Amino acid sequence: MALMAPTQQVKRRATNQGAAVKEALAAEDTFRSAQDVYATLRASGEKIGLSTVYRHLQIFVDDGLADVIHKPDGESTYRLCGDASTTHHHHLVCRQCGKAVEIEGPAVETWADKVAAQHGFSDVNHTVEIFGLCTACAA
Amino acid sequence: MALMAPTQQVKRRATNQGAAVKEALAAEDTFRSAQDVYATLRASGEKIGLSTVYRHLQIFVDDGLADVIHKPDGESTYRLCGDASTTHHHHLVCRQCGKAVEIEGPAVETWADKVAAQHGFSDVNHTVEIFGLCTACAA
DNA sequence: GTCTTATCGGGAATCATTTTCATTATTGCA
DNA sequence: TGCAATAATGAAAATGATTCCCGATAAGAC
Repeated sequence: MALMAPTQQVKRRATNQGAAVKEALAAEDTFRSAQDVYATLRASGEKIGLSTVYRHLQIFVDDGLADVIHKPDGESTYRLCGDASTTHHHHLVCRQCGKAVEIEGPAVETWADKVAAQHGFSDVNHTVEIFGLCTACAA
Repeated sequence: MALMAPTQQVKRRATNQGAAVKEALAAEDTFRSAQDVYATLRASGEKIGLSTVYRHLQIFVDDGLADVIHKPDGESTYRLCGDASTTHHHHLVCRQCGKAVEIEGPAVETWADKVAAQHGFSDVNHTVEIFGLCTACAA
C-alpha cells in the first residue's frame, strides 16, 4: 500500500518488445490505450503480443516513466512523462484526440493536503485532470 | 457534447426497483459500485435485476442526482449528491471503504479554467478527487 | 377495467484487461 | 565463447464489469 514510492528500478531485461512499446509511446504526446498501441505496433510490422504491450505499459507506470488516465468509458490510457524524478504534475487533455499538456498547480497540491487533513484522512493522494478540446479538434 | 446541462427531468415512471436503488444509495454516504448495490438489494430480498440497477444508476447520473467516480481498477461507483441544483463540488474519498465527503474548491475551478484557456482548450471540464484513508479505515 | 408502452430482468454478447503456461531469448558466469 | 538459469513472450483461455436483446410485466391514462 506504500504510495509515492520513488524510483527503485528492479532488474529488468532489455527486449525488442519493451523498446518498441516505449518508442510507440514516445512518438506521440498523447495518452494512448494499450489496444491502440498494440494496433499501431502490429500495423508497423512489429512482432509483439497484446499481453506484452499491457505488461510494458504497466512497468512504465510502476517505474514512474508513464502516467495513466482512466477514461470515463473505463479504458486506461498511457503517456510517457519524463523519468521518476520529474515533478508531480497533472494534465490538460483533449478529450477528442488525447493530446496532453503537462501542467502544474502547486496551490492545488497544498489545498488537497489541507482538506484531507481537516477531515482526518491519511495516506492522501489525488487526481486532477482537465479535459477539453484542443484548438485542432475544436474545428 | 453539451456539458453542465441542468435538470431536464424526462417523464419517468415510478417503480419499486427505481425506488429501491435510490434507497440503497441513500442509505450510505459512500460511493458504491453497481455490483455492490445489486448484491445488497438481492441480499435484502429485493426482486431486481442487475441490468435494472445499472439502468437506474445511469439515470441518476443523467438527472444530476448522483455523482460517479471511476476507480483506478475501472469500476464505476455512484453516490447520491443532492439534486441537480447543488453546487459543483468534488470529493474526498476513502479508498478503502468508499466513504466520501463533499468538498469545494473555488480556487481550483478558476485555476482549471484559466490553464485551459491559456492553452487554447475549449469546452472545458475537470475532475478532481482526493483519495485517502478515513480515520476508521486507518486502523 | 383495459390499453399503451415504459420498464423489467435473465441471459447472451462485448470488451478491456489479466492469467496461464509452454516456448524463446537475455544475462550472468564458467 | 558457450551454457545454464530464468525473465520475457504471446496465443489462447479466463475474468469481470457493463451493455444489449427481447419477451414478459406493470405503471399511468382514459
